[in-house]
Amino acid sequence: MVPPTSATGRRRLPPEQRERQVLDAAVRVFSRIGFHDASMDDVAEQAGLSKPMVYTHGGGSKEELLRRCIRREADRLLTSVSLAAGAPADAPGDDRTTEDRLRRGLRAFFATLTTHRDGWSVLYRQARTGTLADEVHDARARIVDRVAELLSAELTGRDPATARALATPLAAALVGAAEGLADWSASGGTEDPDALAEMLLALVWTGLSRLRHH
Amino acid sequence: MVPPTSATGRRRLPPEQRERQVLDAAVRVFSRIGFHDASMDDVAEQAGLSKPMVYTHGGGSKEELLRRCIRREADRLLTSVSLAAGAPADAPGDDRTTEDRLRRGLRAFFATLTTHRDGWSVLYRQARTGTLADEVHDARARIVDRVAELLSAELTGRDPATARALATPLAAALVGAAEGLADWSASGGTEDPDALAEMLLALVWTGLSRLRHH
Amino acid sequence: MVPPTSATGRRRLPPEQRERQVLDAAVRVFSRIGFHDASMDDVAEQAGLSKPMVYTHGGGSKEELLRRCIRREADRLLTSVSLAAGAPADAPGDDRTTEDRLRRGLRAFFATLTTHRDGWSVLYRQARTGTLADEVHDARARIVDRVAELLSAELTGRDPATARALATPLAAALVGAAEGLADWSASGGTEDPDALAEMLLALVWTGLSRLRHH
Amino acid sequence: MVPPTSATGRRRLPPEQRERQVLDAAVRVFSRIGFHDASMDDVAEQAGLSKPMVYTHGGGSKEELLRRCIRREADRLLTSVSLAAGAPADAPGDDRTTEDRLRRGLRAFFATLTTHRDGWSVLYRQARTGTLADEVHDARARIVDRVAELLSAELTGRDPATARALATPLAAALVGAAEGLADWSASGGTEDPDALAEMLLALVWTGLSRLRHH
DNA sequence: GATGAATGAGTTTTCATTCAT
DNA sequence: GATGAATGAAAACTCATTCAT
Repeated sequence: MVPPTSATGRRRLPPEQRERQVLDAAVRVFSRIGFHDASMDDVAEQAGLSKPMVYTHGGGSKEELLRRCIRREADRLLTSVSLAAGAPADAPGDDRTTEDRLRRGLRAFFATLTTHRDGWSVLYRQARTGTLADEVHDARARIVDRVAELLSAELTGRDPATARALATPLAAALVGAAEGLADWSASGGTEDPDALAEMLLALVWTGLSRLRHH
Repeated sequence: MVPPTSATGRRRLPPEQRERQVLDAAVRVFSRIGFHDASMDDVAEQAGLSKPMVYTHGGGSKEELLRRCIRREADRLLTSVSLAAGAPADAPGDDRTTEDRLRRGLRAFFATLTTHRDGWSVLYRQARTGTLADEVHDARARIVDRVAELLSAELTGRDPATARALATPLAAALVGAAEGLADWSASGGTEDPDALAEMLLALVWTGLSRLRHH
Repeated sequence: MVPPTSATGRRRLPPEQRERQVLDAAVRVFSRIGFHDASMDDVAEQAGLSKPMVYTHGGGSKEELLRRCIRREADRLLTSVSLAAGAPADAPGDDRTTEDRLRRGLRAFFATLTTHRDGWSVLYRQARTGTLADEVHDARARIVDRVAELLSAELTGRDPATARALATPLAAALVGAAEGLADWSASGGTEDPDALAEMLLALVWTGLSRLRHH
Repeated sequence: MVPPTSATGRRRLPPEQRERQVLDAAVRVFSRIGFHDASMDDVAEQAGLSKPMVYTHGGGSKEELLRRCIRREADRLLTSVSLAAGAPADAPGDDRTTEDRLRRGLRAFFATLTTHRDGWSVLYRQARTGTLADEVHDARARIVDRVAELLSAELTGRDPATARALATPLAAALVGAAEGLADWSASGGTEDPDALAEMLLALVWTGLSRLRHH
């Protein structure tokens, strides 16, 4: 019943699978060799496909291929964090504390980084100059924004406008700190997402709480 | 005494000045156009030199040139932070608190970023994958180490080994947070180094203090 | 009796119609985009067929497809001119003068060019170097030969061998002149075939007549 | 005294010679293989140079290279014909008849074609579709214009405006006829420029003269 | 018979790097 | 020591052509 080609994994796949195949290979190659140093041949070889397939299913150009990689990985990370932290607006029955939300969000963050190290590398370690800088910048900004939203909830002692204005740099610092920890984790530190999350919380939570009351 | 070329400002400079001239141009060009998109012609033109001169005084290859740029800028940053924070070992007469040292260090960090934006860009925004990943990684590690040293002094409630083991990820997080803030600063946030330093201290200082006593 | 595909207008046409469909599309596309710049996809799209169909009914290769285009268009032109000029051998009851034959031939020539501009373009404006040069050369030679035959009849004052030897370059010149006029016509000159024919006759007829008697 | 490399003909030539070297090779290759079928490697090999040299001295792209070829060859042909036919305006002491001017012009035309067959091929046999169509068209238009100018002088029986309006298509036809003859010449006919010129004059001169008086 | 999907082979173009002067 | 001129090597991208369905 299964077509005989399923064995080789080559011919006649539905487009979505092909695109995924191509993006997976691209993320991996770009992460390992670096976007500029990697050639489309490298990507094709990693995907087990011919170069034209990479072009057909990868957006038509190397740059567009990277763009799609960045978007996919950023979406993955953002979705993971958002789901774990809970709905942005405090739903009626949702009585979790901000600390708890933050904890869960950070755990998801570190868990995703650990699971998809290549994707993270594409997001954070590629050249942030040139045409693609904006793409990376936007992807990171979306994450920072989501975190800022979370932090705003904690800064209730202040008026909303001030809270938000303060939340953004704090979120930027927090995300940066998470990245720094992730780097340390990748260089030999623990890979346990929970431990990493606790470490970061221990560092910043008191400070955040204090900022509530000015 | 003055070399005869002072008239044109060009010919027959001592090698060190030549190297500086080349590195300055390279940092600028790499920062603006990006390492991979920039050509050696671009560097030569920016330096006002011929290409062979760039090769002679820039290390002999494009990659080595970038390596030297990274090292110089990392040194600049590390030196600046170190000087501001004070001697690593508590000198007898030095009774400044750790908080004060950290504050001064952070101010120097943000001040240097602001003053030498191109250098910072070369350090943090260039490809951190590929052949040069190690170089960047090492440069950042040196900074993280220096900060860890600083933090160790605060974790006096613990035995030295534990203190140091704890200090490294905290330092990684702290440096990451500083980078995140710097990004935010570059994207429209305040550029005042003191304000940035205070913001970061407010976020982490209480947490750090608490970690002292377990 | 009507093939069942008349409903869609597509499927299951007799091979000849398919070939015509393919050649029509090819002539159009090659003429507009140029043989080399046009892709087989372009031809297939213009024909409303899939690419394999173009290969099946178009001769199996792009080059052969062009060859067939050239042949068909050359035949069309030659047939049109021949029919208008009359039977090559002076048929008994045919007492039209050579001038009249030439006039009718030229009118047919210009009329065909105007009506089938794409075909003419394929014949005269495509690369006349490379592998296909011979094909174009042959196609033109056939036309020149037919004209030479016509002119021979006028050079009756000379012995047949001389007449024919003289007729060929004259025919070549005449055909070239017609092409030159056609170019002018296409670039803004009149498109009236009769006017173009008269213009050309006015230019060359006296000369041709004179050549009759040495 | 002569630099030792003059023996190989390779290194350190002045730019003009290099450009000529490149154009010569390009004209030859484009003429023989055809513009589209020829690769830049072919041109480089023919020139005995590396490909980058072809790009440096050939305008930076294949298309620009062809453009320059076309321009050079068109200039060569136009200059040759113009010089032979004499100054366009009848200079006071210039009492040559129009027929004489035309004869000399045609001789020069055929002589140049014969001498620079490759250049002629590039001018007349390359694809006249695509981006380069205009370039070829313009080159030919300049020649047709020059001939029209010549013919205008003969149509003195008519008012100047009419004369010029009539002269252009006649010139187009005449140039076309010359090209047709040249084709015939290249396919086995005589290569004697004088003979070719006389043949063409015999064909058209009476007609031209008659057009003078309506 | 008809086609969507797949690829091998090639082309233009760009640089990092090095001589000959 | 300094440079203009030269090149080897590679990389993105395209397309005629053919299977597997």
